[in-house]
Amino acid sequence: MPELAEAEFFRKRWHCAARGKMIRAVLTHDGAKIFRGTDVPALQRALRGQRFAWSETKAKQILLRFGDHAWVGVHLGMSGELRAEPACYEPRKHDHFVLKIAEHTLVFSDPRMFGRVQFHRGAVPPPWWTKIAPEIRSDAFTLEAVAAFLRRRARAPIKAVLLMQERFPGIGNWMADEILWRAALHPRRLAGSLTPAETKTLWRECHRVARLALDTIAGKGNYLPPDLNTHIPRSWLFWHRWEDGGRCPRTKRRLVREKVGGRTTCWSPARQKLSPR
DNA sequence: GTATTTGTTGTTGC
DNA sequence: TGCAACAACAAATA
Repeated sequence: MPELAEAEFFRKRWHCAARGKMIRAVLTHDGAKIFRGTDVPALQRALRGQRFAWSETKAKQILLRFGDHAWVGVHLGMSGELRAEPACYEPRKHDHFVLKIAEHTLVFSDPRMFGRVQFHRGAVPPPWWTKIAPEIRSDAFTLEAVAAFLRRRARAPIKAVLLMQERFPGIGNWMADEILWRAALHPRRLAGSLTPAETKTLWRECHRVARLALDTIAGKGNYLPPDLNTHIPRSWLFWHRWEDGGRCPRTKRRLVREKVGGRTTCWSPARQKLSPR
């Protein structure tokens, strides 16, 4: 499931349950695809006996620091999740990366294994972390940068462009649909066809949806909602995009679902027109 | 058996 | 070269 807000929600779970605690054991599934390119024995040696010092989320990715020099990157892929189970929890089939502390069992579970765990030793965060594009909620995510990117991707549908992590880090399928719906832009509009006013609206809704998604899904400040998605309002497209016969929360007209840019896309034809207005 | 999935990457072809 | 489209990855679910 994880887009930027879900990644932050899962990070907080581990963070709230285990920050400052000592890692007593590191359990891994040998050869699991999530460890592709990672030296798993080195990872285990580096974490055992260290404290879970600190963590942060950037886009869809999570960075954890153990002790002063051990960094672990987690990408949740399509089906990954982080949980804090009781100390006595026995890892199951899809629990590929498990950390034991005195009070809890920290679990990274991922049935489809599109997710990833990376490891790095050093005084500063690794290149694969620092090279992630500037966050949507940062000053670096400017209208000008978005406009320039749309010009470069002029012949691709705007839906496909919103999924490109190099410029829209953390946006995934449902957030892209939510943004386009709020901006009243048809997902098949070519990126190069947007007027300056439409581009500005798109940019603004990227900011708003990123902020709203983080606040409602991951909670504000140190608050962690008990369950994923429990606070998402019915007024979002989110709840209606998979319903058969679903209706647009604003126009009350039927929603449409079709593949755009290789992904199933939901929009409100009454609100999102193909021809510029 | 078929088709679907909130993601990313490598290949192909224009 | 740059960009766009698509298959592949894996496993569960309808």
